[in-house]
Amino acid sequence: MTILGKRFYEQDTLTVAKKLLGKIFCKKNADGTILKGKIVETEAYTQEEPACHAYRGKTKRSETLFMQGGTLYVYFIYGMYHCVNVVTEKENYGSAVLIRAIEPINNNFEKRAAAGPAKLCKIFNITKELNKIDITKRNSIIRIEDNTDLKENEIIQTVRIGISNATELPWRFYIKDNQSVSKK
DNA sequence: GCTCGGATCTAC
DNA sequence: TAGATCCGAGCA
Repeated sequence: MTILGKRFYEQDTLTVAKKLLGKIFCKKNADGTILKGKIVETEAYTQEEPACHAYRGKTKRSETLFMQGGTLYVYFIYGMYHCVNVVTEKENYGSAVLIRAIEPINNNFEKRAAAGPAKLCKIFNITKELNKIDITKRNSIIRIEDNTDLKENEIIQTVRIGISNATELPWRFYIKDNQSVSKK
């Protein structure tokens, strides 16, 4: 199984967001077991629009977004939740893809238990300690395995959720008729 | 320094 | 539809 590398993440953010659908998200736990799931929903964020944490330039929080493609960006929100992103494009360009929902493989976790950005962080036990790790390395705690691209007619493209700026941009992607997306 | 709102989720 | 809960970013 091929692990997605720098070349993949360095592509245009919208391309990465779309192509991540159907790919296999993998997390190595402390006990050596590996938890996997299929990515079924994503959102793109770039420094050129105000919903992105990189919009106002580099800060202590947003600096991760300016790192090289294939870096993990984890942030804490609403006083109790975490969200995971994968940094895209070239170093010093602030952009990433938010992973919004993951589907279980072989019923390895409850259906819809990872149907939402904070829920999947809970299931995969992702916290700020994993912020800035390089996920293109074979021994990385988090990796994403390649999988065949979906057909255009299997993908729904629409507006992003839960933001108050740039709400008109259709930068959310999810797999059509999927039972594990956060919202239709 | 201090305040405000947030890429959410669950339950009332 | 509101409340939990806290930290970063901008200064309301």
